[in-house]
Amino acid sequence: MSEIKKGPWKEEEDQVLIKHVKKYGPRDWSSIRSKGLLQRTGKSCRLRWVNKLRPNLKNGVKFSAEEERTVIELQAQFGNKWARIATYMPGRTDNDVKNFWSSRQKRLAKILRNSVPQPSKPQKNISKEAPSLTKVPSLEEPKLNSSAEERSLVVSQHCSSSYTNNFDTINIVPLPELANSTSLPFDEELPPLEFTPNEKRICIWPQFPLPFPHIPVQTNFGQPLEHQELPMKLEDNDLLDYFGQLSASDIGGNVQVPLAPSCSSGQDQRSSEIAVKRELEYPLTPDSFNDDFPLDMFDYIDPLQSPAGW
DNA sequence: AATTTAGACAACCGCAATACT
DNA sequence: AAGTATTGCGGTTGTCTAAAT
Repeated sequence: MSEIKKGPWKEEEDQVLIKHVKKYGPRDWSSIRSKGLLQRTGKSCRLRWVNKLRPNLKNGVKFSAEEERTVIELQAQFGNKWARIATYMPGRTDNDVKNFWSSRQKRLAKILRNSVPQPSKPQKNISKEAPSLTKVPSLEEPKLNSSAEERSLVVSQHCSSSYTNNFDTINIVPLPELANSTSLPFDEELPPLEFTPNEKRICIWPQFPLPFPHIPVQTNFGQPLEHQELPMKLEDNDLLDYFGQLSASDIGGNVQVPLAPSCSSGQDQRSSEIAVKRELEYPLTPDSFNDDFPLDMFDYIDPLQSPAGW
């Protein structure tokens, strides 16, 4: 038996594969090798076809702002079901979506890392240290007043993603499970979100480990928000913009798409898909996540106390 | 100009589901 | 019904290239 070839595909191999698909359709992948046409596994052939050779693929085309918004919303809806998400995105494969999301997460992580003030340096300086997920920066508790900026800062330190639709007021849902964490372990599986359909609520959830300790959110009244909701006016567009979501000005007052449980099944799931599809038919203006973040976006965070002092 | 770094993309691997015998 | 093959999916790793140092 001849050796199985791996690695990048050559043009000649692509042509053989295309010819095979034209003749037999996109199936019988294993027969390509058994017939001696290619020294590739059936699996490899299928993958090549699905991801690169299939017609109508948007190869080499960057994700548009609209596509970005779609991925973000569908990911919030379905989780890492890339194949499913890809079905909503003509010309995109599950691999495309997966890679896009992965890059986005890395980018976010980097931005958030860089936003942590280094105690020994002026805050404008961006640390060049290798990121350490176990090292918790020395932070002091934020002093909050009623300004939207300060509230948004606290929120942004807790989250990498949010999902929202038509509303005037956001309810921040705190994460009690993480309340006592000083760092978030990489492998920790987070519990599923619970949504109440049609509820006007923004759900904020870390989708990758953040190099921040959990910071008890304080109201003006000095009460921790561990188990209460902080009503928040959506005048702070940036809050959502930073995380690739819709801003208040984009949302307007007429479109309402009910949120559905992220891990629902059966009819609930179908209705949530319908809801997403409906929204996609009447898209809201996206704020492209690719818009560069100002690197000093968190520079004016008040230093926070170290978790030991809490 | 050489080297390093980061981002984007391509491909592989393991596992699960499904189809086929 | 059981075993095997095929297909599909998601996570991970590898490769290439452009930008930064």
